[in-house]
Amino acid sequence: MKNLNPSSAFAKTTWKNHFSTKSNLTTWFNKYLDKSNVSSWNSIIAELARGGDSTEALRAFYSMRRLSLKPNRSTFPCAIKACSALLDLYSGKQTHQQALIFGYDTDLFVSSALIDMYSKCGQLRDARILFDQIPQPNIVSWTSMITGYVQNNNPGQALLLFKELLIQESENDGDASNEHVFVDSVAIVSVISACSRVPVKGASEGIHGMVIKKGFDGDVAVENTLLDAYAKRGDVALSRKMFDAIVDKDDVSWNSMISVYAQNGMSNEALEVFYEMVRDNNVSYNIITLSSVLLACAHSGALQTGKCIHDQVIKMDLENNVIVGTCIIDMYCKCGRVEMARKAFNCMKVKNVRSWTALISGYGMHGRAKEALEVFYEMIRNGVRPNYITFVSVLAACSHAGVVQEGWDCFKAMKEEFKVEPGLEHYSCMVDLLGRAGYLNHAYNLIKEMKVTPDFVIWGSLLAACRMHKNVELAEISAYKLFELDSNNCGYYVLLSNIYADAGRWKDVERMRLVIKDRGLVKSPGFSLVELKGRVHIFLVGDKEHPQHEKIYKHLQELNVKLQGVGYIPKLTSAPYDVDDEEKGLTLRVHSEKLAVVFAIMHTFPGATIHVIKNLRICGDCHTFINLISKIVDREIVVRDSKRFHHFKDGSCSCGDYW
DNA sequence: ATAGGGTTAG
Repeated sequence: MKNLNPSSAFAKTTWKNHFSTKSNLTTWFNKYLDKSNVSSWNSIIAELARGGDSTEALRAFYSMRRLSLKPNRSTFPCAIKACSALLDLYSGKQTHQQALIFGYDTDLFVSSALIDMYSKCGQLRDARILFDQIPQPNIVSWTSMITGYVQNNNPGQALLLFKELLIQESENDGDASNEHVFVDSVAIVSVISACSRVPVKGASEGIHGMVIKKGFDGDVAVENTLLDAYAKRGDVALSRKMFDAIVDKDDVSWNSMISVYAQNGMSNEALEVFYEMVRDNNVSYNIITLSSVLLACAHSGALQTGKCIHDQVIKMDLENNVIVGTCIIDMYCKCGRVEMARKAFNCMKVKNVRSWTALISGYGMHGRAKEALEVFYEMIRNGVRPNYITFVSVLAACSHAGVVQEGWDCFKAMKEEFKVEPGLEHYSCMVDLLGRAGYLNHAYNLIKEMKVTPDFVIWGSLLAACRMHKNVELAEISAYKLFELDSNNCGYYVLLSNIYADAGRWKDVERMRLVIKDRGLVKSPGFSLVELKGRVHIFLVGDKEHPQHEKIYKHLQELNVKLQGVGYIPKLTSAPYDVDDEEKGLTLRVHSEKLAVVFAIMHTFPGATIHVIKNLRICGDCHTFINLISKIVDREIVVRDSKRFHHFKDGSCSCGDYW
């Protein structure tokens, strides 16, 4: 990736991202147009609905009705569309009623709009009843219904309906008269989207074949959907290939590619495409782009870039959008700045359950259970109903801080008061909370009570807790479950081996070592990230690839000497047994977080806070090392590991050594 | 003057 200064990348293009301020058409109308003219009202309603101001469109429709003007066949589709956009089922039903009264409910335009409205509002059955009542549905009717199934998580049914459509089409005999339906590019887009959501191998390839056969492969929306479909199947490389092949890329193409990278954790690639998009003179980025970029920043801990995006959101006057606002909260939390997140949260005019949840989750990952719970209670007092994910965040907060009683109370309240059925994530939080606090049998009993089959996360939490509390018996039970569930994961064998070692059972240690060796299992390599001047640097365990690695090791050595002066003893490994032992040889494989921290010390001003992201959990030795470093170099060091944040300051860590 | 599709958050 090019070494771009994100703020300068923006400076050039700010001007072209002006969002047209919504002129208040109703005011304009009140002044200049003839209120008794239905056509004038129709234009107004259509213009507002198309411009995305559905509230105003609906208001205009109601004003028109108050004047006792008769709406016609052009009025209803727009009014219904506005209800659909607002997910306003109540107004939708009322408008449907009016359409019935005026005899327009069988109109193809009106019925398509109604099918769309009912399915967007989650009333798929009503949508289907309407569809079945249409004597001769056209391609728009079919597509509305197919899309309804896709958007209500029933892609299988969508594909079945598409098959019916194809049969219908094949009976046309090539006669292109009005009564005949032909699959068009809009229908194809909907069907590709269905294919990408259905768990059938080769579904996307199948539809891609049809796209080419029917000649839709030059349509940019079709291409964009295929790009997304391949990414959903997990083939990001193919997705990129599709992207590169689009000649007439539009903003959605760019947004899709950025989103694909962001959602697959490829943050640098996401930013690279974004900067390229910024430089492209034919497209402009929008709120969707910025949301995806913020996600990439959150993922890689790119705080400086994230702040630039936040500035950009403000400049573009988009900070009142609830989605981008939630992205900003999440970005600050995941970049270690939970206070900034709180500030952004407080400024939000519109908050929804996901905004609240983002903040709760943020406090939780920083080990601040008290604040997480306070926000949770405040949310309930505000009448916002917590959902499945909210409770995952609340329970995770409790587990990170070891807050057993409140955690248990919330778990109970979730089931009994809020009627949220506990899922795998909730159980893994509870097992972790109870297990680490020493209530191993309670944790085990909870697992046995589960209605869903416990997964590797749950058994893994129990196994880790068993190590902490030296319970070999329960450790063996958990480990053997894990070997069944995920037999190639080296970590479980290492953990069990360490538990045996703690108990002095050396024969068992040797047995585990042999299993690892015989199966050729390897640990997933650790890596850490540090952002410097808008660029994210990656460090691998024992890194010799980074251009500055020699300087970094030299500086690390100097720091080690200083630390040894205050009593630090570098450990070869923090565990009694480590698979790396055999490959250790002459040089120690330095963990990536040490390299990242040293690199950051070398390249930032004295006193500046250091942020590091690590893909695995931080080990005991690195924890001690960074703790002491924070005192010696007088720096605040923030480390996000795979589980949570550690804020090191003046020789102590926010986790209280409980992690 | 009217209907259906592709990209965004916890």
